[in-house]
Amino acid sequence: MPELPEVETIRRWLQDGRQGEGGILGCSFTTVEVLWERSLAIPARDVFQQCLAGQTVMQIGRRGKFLLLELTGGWMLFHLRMSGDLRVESQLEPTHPHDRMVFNFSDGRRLVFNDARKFGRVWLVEDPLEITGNLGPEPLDPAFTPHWLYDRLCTFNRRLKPLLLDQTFLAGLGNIYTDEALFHARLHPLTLSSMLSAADAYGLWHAIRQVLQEGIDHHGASIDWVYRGGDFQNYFAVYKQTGRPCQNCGKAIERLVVGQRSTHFCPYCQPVRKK
DNA sequence: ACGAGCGCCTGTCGGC
DNA sequence: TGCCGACAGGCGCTCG
Repeated sequence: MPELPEVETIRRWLQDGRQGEGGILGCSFTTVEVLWERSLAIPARDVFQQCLAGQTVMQIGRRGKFLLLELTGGWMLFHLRMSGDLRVESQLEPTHPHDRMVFNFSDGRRLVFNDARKFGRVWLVEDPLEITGNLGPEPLDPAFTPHWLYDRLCTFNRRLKPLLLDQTFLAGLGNIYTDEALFHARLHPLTLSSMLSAADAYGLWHAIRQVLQEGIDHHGASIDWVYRGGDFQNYFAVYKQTGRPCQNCGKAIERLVVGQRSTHFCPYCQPVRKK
């Protein structure tokens, strides 16, 4: 579900807090409840609960769509997948439907992992690279350059949409931001990566960073019942805009299915590139 | 190398 | 009203 901007938004409020509520830096775990067994990837439940007790949250990071909590001895990783969410609240609050894990803190608050569709996962590991080691670069990192992108696009002969969704190619893009980035770069989602010119690659590089930064600036997108306060959904150019006029040319936005994913684009502004 | 299909899950929405 | 299929922000797996 959440893509890079949504995960980054959650990371920031876990770190800094929001609406007068403090973040969770420096908080120590007392007990942990695992309400849905399969939400826990590794280790086994009893080891997980024993290891976490007494540990303190030192740093909160993000790698692609993974949320990383650095603890006194180890790392806890969250992947929210389609419907996962995290909230911080008093232990006196009533629990919600679909709460899958509850992490109680010694200060009377708790961190709750809620996940209706049960696709999300939690890991407790010594080294986060065990889980995130095969991810591609961070799109907002200086190491992600137009030259790197052009080089890698030429290496493959894949359709742009599935390639950009491939987390080992680039970490953090999901269905929404991929469609938005391709629109702003004026590239058709079915264009083969090896067909792009250096100028195309530069435009794509810029569009990817722009849509992700705008998403973060808007605190992510809130869709359907997964509401986190972000409002980037009001600024979608193509995602879920099928039939509505393109903001550039006025022609109707179209939808097609690529790699079993809903894909939205302007057929006029995003022609397939041929060499 | 690459892509299609499927499994994992629950909830919502539109059509009949 | 009730049922039923399509669809949903993701990803790992097998198979061809």
